[in-house]
Amino acid sequence: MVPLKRRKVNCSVTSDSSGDRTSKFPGVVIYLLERKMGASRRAFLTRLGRGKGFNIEYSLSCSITHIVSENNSGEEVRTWLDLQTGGQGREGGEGRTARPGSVHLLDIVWYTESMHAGIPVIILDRHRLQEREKPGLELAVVSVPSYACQRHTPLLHHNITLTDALSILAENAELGENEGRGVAFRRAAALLKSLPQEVRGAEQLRGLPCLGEHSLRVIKEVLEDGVSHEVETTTHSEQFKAMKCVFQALTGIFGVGAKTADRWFKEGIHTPSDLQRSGHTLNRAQRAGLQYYDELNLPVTKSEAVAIGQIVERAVHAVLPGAEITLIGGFRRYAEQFSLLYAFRDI
DNA sequence: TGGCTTTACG
DNA sequence: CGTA
DNA sequence: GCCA
Repeated sequence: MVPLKRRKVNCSVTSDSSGDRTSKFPGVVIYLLERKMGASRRAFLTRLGRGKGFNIEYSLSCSITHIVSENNSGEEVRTWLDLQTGGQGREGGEGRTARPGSVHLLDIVWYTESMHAGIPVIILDRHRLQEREKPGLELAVVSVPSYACQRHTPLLHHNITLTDALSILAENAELGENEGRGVAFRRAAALLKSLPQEVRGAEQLRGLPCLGEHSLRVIKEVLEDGVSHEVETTTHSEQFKAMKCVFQALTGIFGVGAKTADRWFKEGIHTPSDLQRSGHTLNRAQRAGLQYYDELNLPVTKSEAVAIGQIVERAVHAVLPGAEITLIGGFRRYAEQFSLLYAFRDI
């Protein structure tokens, strides 16, 4: 059962392991975990600590009392530690090489605070690496696939209030010609749409991609107060309301996109009627778009789709008798709105 | 600090 | 620059 | 704004 060769942690070294340095704090032997910290930062922090009289070891031994790490979870450090001690840490009993139970797994915060104080500060909960992120009870910490293409983005999801808030900020950024910001808020909203459940606390979202300081702040506010101050301000801003309204009206004209709408808005053209009066030179698509503005903004119903399909079918049969025409497309996009796609297959 | 989904076509 |  |  027990492997013959097992990596061992050297337990023979004790007081001499720190060389000539004298420790001002004999009960505290620190090991700085290089993983994710980096060698140069570790060296820097070691020099800093030793300069202040701390005993800092460079190799793992059973004399270590404090393991300090940066950007690692408790689980990660525990796994790493088990690997170093040949799995003995999981066996329990008195044979534990590194005595995991007695070693403090600490965050770099404890170290920096101790450096600042000049002595090892009392270990508080916030200094410890949490080995179990709130087991079972309380709030489940959600996780998402790292690739966006692996995530679902359903129309109906579990965090409508949050995505509504973020979408307002996205819209505002886009209207202010800040496309990048808009993309960021849209991505944050899309991530929330992919979650399998309703989010109850912003803590559940720690570490998720696309959610930075700003988005998390907004989410937190909405969860706690029902609204976000920034979102409320934006929603009721006259500037925002006007821009949104004009943008909608102008891009609603077939042949008019964001660029043209922005240009016209600056020229004082705010409605299709303004456009009519202005005598602007329009391209072919825009002329049609203006002429049939109302009709083109009506959804295409299924009965219309079917009717048009029949017309197409008759025309096709005149050329290719026996051809099979199938109406396909985005039938599930929105109620009573249809995309028209006709697939032709060789016969 | 740059880049932000991608392609095809009018 | 517009549509999809 | 978020990320590499």
